[in-house]
Amino acid sequence: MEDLSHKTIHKEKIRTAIVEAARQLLEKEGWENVSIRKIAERIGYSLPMVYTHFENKEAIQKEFVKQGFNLLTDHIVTQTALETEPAQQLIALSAAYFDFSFSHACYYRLMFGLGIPSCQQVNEIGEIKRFTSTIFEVLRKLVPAATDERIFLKFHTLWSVLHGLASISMVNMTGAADTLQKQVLLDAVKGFIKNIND
Amino acid sequence: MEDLSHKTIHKEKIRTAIVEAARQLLEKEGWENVSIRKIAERIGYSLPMVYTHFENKEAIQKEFVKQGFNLLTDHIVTQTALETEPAQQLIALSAAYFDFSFSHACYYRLMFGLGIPSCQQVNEIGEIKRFTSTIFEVLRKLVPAATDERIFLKFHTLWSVLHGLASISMVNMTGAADTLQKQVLLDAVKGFIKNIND
DNA sequence: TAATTTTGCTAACAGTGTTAACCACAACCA
DNA sequence: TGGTTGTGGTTAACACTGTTAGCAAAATTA
Repeated sequence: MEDLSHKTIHKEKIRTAIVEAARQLLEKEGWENVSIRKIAERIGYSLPMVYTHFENKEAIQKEFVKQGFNLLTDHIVTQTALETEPAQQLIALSAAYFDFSFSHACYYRLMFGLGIPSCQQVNEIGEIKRFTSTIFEVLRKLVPAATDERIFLKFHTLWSVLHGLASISMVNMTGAADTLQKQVLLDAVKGFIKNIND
Repeated sequence: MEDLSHKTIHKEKIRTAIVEAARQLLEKEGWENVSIRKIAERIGYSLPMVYTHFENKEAIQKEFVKQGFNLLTDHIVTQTALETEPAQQLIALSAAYFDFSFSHACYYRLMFGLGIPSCQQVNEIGEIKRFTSTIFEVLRKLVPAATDERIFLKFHTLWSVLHGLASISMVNMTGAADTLQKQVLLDAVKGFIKNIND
């Protein structure tokens, strides 16, 4: 039993080493330049060792999607908690989302990369549900009387606005447009709040 | 002279054959499954022939980004022209944008694929300018008194909303959520219009 | 000690983007 | 006409990629 524990601990160590190596590569050169060989070299094992811990490269990506959503949700939770007024909370939430998309751009790209078949994955990843229900709660406080269906609609709209702004900003990166982007963010979110009851 | 014309015509023929072959592959299997070898095979020439017409694979992608923006802008222009009232034009514009993102999903993915380094490209592609100024004009009619700077802000916001909705819909593709998505679109755009003067 | 499982490796397959070296053929010049 | 120069097009290779089959050595069990 104790021995088995040793084994599993060792296994777990390698697994986290793989993830850590992949994370370093991801942040240094982007996902398209992360290769199984580079990971193997970095953890000091041979290539197939990686495959004993992850079925394929997509499985590693999935790991980062999970991590990413957890990081994002955590960030949103802490930032939202700093405000008390629901509308202000929503603004804080939006700012946090936007913030994350920049400070963890490589995560964000992986989470929403349209080129990658995230389509199927999404429905089966619990971490995303935590994210959505976090936003749900904030919206619920803002419109307590609304039906779930309505809140879902509003949630969908808000997420679209936030993601759209984040990704357009990423593509359009003129570098100095920081203040403009924050203006756009405020503009959009305030519009959203103003219209929350229609 | 005539001979030279023949030559250039031949060259042009091959070039368009390459683009057409790539387009077929793109729509059948997605960009990640488009390979230079497959293109070469499809046009009946050897592999390096492709490289005499396109510097690398990214150059072919760029071609599609241009094509995509032209298709999108054309679609927007024709759909917008069907309305006379500015606010209705904006709604038609938005619907057209959303429509395009679905009917030409593979183009759209290529145009905004975050995983691909579109970042640098954007600033040097004239086709995008046509797109932005088309939207500008519609917004201009809606708020004739506004400054260019303000319209730019509003344009940015609108684009974010549209792109966000389009890409979230793509990732979240439950298949049947079509009516919901159109609701979200209307919800967001109407909110946008309502707030256009703030 | 002998048998067996586990652990990790080397080597290969099939595919990718990209490029260097070459070949045959047409056009030009002597 | 014979030799040279360009050019359209090729084959073959390089350096990668994800992924897997097969094998050797080490550790565990009987």
